[in-house]
Amino acid sequence: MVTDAKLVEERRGQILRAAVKLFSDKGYYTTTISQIAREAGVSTGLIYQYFGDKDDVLLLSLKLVLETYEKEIPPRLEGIKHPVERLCMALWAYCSIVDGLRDATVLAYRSTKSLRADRRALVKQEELRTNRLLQQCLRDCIAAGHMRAVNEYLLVYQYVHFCHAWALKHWAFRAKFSLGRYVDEGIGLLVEPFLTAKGRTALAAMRRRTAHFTRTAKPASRA
Amino acid sequence: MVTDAKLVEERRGQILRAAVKLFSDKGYYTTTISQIAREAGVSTGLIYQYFGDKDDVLLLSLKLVLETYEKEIPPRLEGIKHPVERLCMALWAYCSIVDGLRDATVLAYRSTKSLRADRRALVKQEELRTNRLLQQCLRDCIAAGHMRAVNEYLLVYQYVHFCHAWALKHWAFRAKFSLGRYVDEGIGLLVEPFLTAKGRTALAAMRRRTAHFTRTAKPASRA
Amino acid sequence: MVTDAKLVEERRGQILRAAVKLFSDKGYYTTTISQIAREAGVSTGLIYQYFGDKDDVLLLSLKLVLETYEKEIPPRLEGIKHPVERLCMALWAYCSIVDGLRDATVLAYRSTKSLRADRRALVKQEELRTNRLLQQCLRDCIAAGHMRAVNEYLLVYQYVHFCHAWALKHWAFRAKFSLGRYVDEGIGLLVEPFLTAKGRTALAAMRRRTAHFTRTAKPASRA
Amino acid sequence: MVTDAKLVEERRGQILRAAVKLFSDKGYYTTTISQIAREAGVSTGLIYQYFGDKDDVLLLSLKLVLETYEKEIPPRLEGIKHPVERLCMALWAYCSIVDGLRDATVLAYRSTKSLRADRRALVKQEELRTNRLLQQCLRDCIAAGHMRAVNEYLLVYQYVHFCHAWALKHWAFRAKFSLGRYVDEGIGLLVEPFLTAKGRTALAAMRRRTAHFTRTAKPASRA
DNA sequence: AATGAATGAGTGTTCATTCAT
DNA sequence: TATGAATGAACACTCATTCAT
Repeated sequence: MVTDAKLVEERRGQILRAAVKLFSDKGYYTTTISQIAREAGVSTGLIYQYFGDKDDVLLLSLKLVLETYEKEIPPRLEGIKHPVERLCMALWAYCSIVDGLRDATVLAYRSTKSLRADRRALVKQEELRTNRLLQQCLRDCIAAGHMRAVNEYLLVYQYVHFCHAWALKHWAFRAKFSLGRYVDEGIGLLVEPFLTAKGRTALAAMRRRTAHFTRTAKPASRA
Repeated sequence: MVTDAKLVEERRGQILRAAVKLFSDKGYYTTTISQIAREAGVSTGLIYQYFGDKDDVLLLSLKLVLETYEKEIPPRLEGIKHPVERLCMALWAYCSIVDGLRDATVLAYRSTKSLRADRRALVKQEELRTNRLLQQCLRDCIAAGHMRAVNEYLLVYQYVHFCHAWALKHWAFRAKFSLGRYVDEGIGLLVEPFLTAKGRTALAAMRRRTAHFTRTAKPASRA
Repeated sequence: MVTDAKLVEERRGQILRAAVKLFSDKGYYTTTISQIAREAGVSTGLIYQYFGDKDDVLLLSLKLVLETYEKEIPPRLEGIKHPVERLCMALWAYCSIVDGLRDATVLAYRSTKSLRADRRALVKQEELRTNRLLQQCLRDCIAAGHMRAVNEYLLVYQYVHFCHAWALKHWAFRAKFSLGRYVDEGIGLLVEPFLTAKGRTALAAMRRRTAHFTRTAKPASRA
Repeated sequence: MVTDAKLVEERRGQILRAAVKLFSDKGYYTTTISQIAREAGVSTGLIYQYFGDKDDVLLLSLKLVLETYEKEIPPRLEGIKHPVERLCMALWAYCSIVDGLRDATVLAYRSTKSLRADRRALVKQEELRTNRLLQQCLRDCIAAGHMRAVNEYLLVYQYVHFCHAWALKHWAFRAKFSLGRYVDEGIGLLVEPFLTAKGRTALAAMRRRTAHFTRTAKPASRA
């Protein structure tokens, strides 16, 4: 095994980028180690110096995707103070990150069960962490009186689902909505109905400013 | 291959039941034909007399699941007149069918992409048919003035997602909700906010009668 | 097993005709029992009531072809007296029978070795019997002083080879010769050089009469 | 798959030698890949790193045999000037190469049709190339006035057939002739009759020198 | 006598993993 | 550290053969 920590980091990244791409395109079982090696520009043998086995490559691929969600949302919220605005921006950010990682998102959905049971648990942990970002935004809205009390737990799952759906059902949605429209409509269904009068005012103000997300659209960098 | 139509029906059912079970448990690629044969109590060769190849077994497994949705919802709505009640009952029926086919539902999510492209299209067709059942219920509510105008298309997808989520996130939900509670809360988030005064009255009346779905619960027969 | 002798004869013929056709087209190993059954219009099970196994079907297929040679040549020589003419006519008859059974002839060449060793011997016996027909014609020519002494044994093999070649190398010959021309040229190479003056006169006379086989051409009935 | 050209050459040779042996002994369809692997002393997987599929192994086996003919005849003619002598020596060389590759020759006859159509064409090309070697010898005899005009095309086929027959009918010939005698008699039947007076003198001279091929006999190395 | 559904051993082929270099 | 040739277990699929009806 390799000891130089920096090299490990670099090689793993190199291999994982190739793996995520291929796993996303063709699925876990139809992607071979040698295809990953070729895509990454290394030999098959090398992969086994940085990963335990193929299953391990998948685990770290999934973690890479989930970590991207977790890391890229907070920067997009920086500087935004109003809870309603933060919630909406979080949804927008999540959806646009999903849009940039569409195939990888589908991968996360499809392939978690391909992992060995113990490793699957790790991935679920990661998933929950992203959910908590949205949960906090939702809580802040309620705490500040912008939203009435709702089943937070379940609504957060609807939010997450809504964001993932953009990737999962892209074949159906792409004909109907732009990403901006999609988020806007989602807010209309999953945020607006629960807002108090105060919250609605804030949402309207924000909408006036941001032109309904259509202009701020910026594709997330592909993993 | 085999000509006797009745026998074909029987054997296909026998093999598909085994396939759905195993595919659901362990996924498409990790299930072998000989495991399916053993589970179904037949020889490996026999499977190829009733299916073209392994991919074909998956296709028909998925169709079997999707057809179950499509066939079992309408009977549950029979005799129910009020549009709001019909919508709620459809959600409840869908969720409880999903509950009975929990693994199979996860299978449908994970394995569609394992199909060859042309067969995948067939499965998507089937999916859309079930969606239309819910869509009609939703439209009737709006048309009868029980619900305000909403983005039907997107809300239906939220409904579908909500029902599937019971299977997909069962590991997380089971600790928090009974199925009845889950549906109840879902109605609170995805139906109630859009109801008009008239619609809310109807929902309240129904809730009083059905004790929030907890008593009418009846497990769907496993496929 | 079936006892009625007449039925056995009929069914065997029916199945063998199908087998020869398919074996000739596609070879022994790529032809399946169920294809033979379909072609013959019977069930797969029935074949095993009239043949021991697939190998047995091949044995009798080959015998059928070889017997056709053996049976169809003599009638074509009936009434012909002159030894040189008989020899030429035998070559002509053999070639035209081969022409009618072109695929089957190739089968006999290719598939003898597919037989189990003991059965192969039977087929070789059959082959020798046909050779003897030609051998006798050759001997008569020599005995009557129409041909000088030659290595009979080897020349007969050349004759046989020459006739089979029409089937084996048909892809090359068809562009160059009609069947009649082919036989004519063969006689020029393999008969004429060994004729005595007396024999040459007879050959010339025959050629004048028969217009070099071009007019008497009559396709052999396909097995 | 494998990149090192020298290794490819070596491994292919190693596998093909095993394949030719087994295909010759038992035929294409009854030889399994794993038998070839065992005979070659490699694993089954390795074969697929050097050949596309089993059919491809057969193709290259046949090419190997046919190329042996094509390569080994010319060196045996080196230094021989007289056209009649060259022709006889070519027949002798061809027959003795066939003798060394007896099983492989039978293989070439039996198994060409087992190839896929497009590959079969390649093999036929190769066959024609060898024929051309003999054709040239024959032409030179005629051009130099050692042989009268004959149907070159057909006579060449008789020559080829004659040489192959030593392998194909070895079971019958071995009891009657040594290889040398066989060639001698063949020359008597297929060369001598067409020689002019001049040509006959040359043949007689050669025969006196070479003692009818019996002493120069040297077995070709088995592939 | 005839059927054809059922069997299961056997085959070609793939691919994760190892290891000598 | 990196390579890629080599391995061999595992799988999808076929088909000769059997046997209950």
